[in-house]
Amino acid sequence: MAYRILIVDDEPILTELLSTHLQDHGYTVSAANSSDEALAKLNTKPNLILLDINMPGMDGLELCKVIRNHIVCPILFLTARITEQDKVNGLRAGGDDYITKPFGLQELLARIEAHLRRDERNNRPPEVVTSQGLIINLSDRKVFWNEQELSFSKREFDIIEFLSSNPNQVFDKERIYEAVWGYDAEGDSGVIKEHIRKIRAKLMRASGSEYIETVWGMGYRWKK
Amino acid sequence: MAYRILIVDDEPILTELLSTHLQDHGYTVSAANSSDEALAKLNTKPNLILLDINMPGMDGLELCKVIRNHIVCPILFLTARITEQDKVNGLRAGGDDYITKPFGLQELLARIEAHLRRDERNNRPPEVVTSQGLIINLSDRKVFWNEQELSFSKREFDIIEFLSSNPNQVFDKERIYEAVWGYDAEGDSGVIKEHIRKIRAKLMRASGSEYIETVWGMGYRWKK
DNA sequence: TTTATTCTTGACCAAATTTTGACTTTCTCC
DNA sequence: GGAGAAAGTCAAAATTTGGTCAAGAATAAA
Repeated sequence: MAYRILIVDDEPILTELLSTHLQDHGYTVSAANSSDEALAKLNTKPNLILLDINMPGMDGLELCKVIRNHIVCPILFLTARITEQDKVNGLRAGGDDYITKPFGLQELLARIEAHLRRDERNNRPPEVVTSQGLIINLSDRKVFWNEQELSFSKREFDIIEFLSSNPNQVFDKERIYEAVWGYDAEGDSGVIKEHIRKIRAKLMRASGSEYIETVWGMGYRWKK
Repeated sequence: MAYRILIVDDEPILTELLSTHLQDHGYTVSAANSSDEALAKLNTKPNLILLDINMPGMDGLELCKVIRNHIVCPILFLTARITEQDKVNGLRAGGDDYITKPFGLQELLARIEAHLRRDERNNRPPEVVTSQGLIINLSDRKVFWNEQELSFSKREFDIIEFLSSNPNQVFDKERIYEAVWGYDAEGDSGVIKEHIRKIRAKLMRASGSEYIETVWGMGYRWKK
């Protein structure tokens, strides 16, 4: 899974340069040349943000505070300033690290990696599950097959989410019902059959392959 | 290994009755007639807890939340209440199932068994039994002979699972039937013969060797 | 409200599995 | 060796299960 990095700097040349460099190293990058643009691009749910402090209008410190109200991820400041006071300000604002310009690309990569790794350790299940060209974004509940978004209803996505988060494991219908519908699976588990059918049809039409396998007498399994 | 069950109810008559009943069915039972007593008895590390909701002092729901901070095991509520709200409350509190009083002992046993079984299945690490080139993946329920996957039906796999998990031990047909079909399952043990035959045929065709040995007059044994 | 979408149900069919019963073979003990 | 019990074989019947479809509820959207 490619990590998403958001770069915010008012120097288009710099963002351009960094973007390609980071992309070369496997990251998915979005760039913003102003605070407003940055806020607009928060919906890409970056895993890490590189933030310039010196910017016209709302500066990096302010922006950092605002961002913190929206999402949780490492924020690294890019800055020419190096005073102690700056560091304090930055960390108070919610930043995680400082990188002073000019910086080496090696160092930048190393720091990014370190922060992502730590972030990963600390936390939550992956928000994106991928399998065979299919991308399932659990946090915004979207499914993609090569740029093309596939639309699933709530229940359908719930089932996909449950199964794909536990790949290769077999779950019987009762178990799926319980996991998706919430509690006390008194309901008819025949519903599952129908939803599975719909899901399969949509996935098959788009991708041409089966993702859900039937294990006779046992249930269904998400093939990974 | 006998499963340990903790019963919590403020009616001594009920706990007494349930205790002996469950003990008759092979469980190790501790009983508590108050929440405090229940907490004290958590150190017996029960595999499952039966919890009355209506109790003086800390009630079952409260107790449930507290217990959840200590140990992980299925918690089944025994209750006279049956409203939807109660269910929601109970499940929010961390309960796994509801059994409304008055309940049949058969139902109780069945539910206990189901929960223990599921708990067992979920909590065990991917377990793999191998013998002579054969790989039996219990969690994926798959069997391989040199890269080649052999397909078995549910019952067939259940039998393989039971026998191969207890290699070199002889089990008579009754015993196998009980293990695979369920506790009070009643039926002709002639079925076993047929399933064993099918299993043997599949294993033999793929691997060319016998894994299940007949011990005349005694039963079958998985050769390891 | 009307309208559209999603969710659920029940019926039906087809496929796979499970079980049964009749029959044969094998083993044990006299 | 032969009787009787136990195990093996086979095919057919019975049952379960999963896939499909259409239509009725329920829910959300307009």
